[in-house]
Amino acid sequence: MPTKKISDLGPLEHSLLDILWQRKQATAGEVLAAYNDAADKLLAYTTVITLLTRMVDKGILRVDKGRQPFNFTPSVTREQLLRQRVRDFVSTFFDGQNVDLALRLVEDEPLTEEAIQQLEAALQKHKSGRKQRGRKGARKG
Amino acid sequence: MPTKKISDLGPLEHSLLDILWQRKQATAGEVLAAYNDAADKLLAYTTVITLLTRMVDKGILRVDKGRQPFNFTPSVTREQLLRQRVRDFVSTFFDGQNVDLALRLVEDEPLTEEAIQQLEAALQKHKSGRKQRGRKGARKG
DNA sequence: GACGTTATTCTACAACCGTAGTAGTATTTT
DNA sequence: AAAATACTACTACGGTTGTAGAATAACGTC
Repeated sequence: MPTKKISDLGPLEHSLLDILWQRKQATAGEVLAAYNDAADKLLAYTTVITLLTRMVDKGILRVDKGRQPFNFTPSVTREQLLRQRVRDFVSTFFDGQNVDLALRLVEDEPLTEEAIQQLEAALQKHKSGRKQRGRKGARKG
Repeated sequence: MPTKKISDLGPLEHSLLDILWQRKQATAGEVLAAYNDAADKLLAYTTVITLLTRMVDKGILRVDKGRQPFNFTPSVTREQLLRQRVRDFVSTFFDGQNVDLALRLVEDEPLTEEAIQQLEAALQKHKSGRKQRGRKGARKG
């Protein structure tokens, strides 16, 4: 049985999971290769196995021992975990207020034209959605 | 000397820091009281002292040993740390793209009318800022 | 200035994470 | 089937964080 919250991962665990998401499934060797290929810090084969196995224990990965080398697959989608992570983050640092983080992100750095448009579109969609649903109390005053 | 990155805190450490930010400075006893007051899990006095002392070692807190009980103050503003945290988060989970997180936040949950307006205002400000800076001849002398 | 109270320091420990070696098991090659 | 190779399981260890007890030091009071 899984022991902990799905979003409870160390940074390295997360990196490996990322690799697994990218290729849907992989062996320890493949994960190692992918990791070492991109990172400056090289890991040992056994390190990867240890990490992978721990993640299986946590319920984050599934392992197919049908034949060797074993095959690992994420048992959680990137989307699920990301959602959880964002929720946790906002909850921890912004008292659960999505807006506060969003505002900060928007205000903080320069955005590309495209980014602005995307955000405006998203807001627009919100407004129309609200109008639809919100008929009864839509007016104040 | 500080040993680590300022944003490197465990969740409990963060909670205590939060209390310190709220009241600018406090003794261990005050921090303990504030914490136990709000949380379901009660801490021991010595636990708080340990945490506080560690944070001093990390350079996150400063301690005034002028008289007992000692007085602790954050040596980092909430703003500084929050900024760092957000940067790290976006960097880890959104490849450094602020927009991607912002978009997700906006699309995700229902927003209040007010929130939408705030976001729109922020975007608006961006656009005018861009126009200013982007005008030909808008160089400074 | 001895006593009780309050605060601090030191020490400890378990869980978790990054890290990896060693030993044993399976697979492939000859 | 023996040898070489590849893979896995087990074990270990240092650092960090949450947790706190024991020992010690400081302080106020009588």
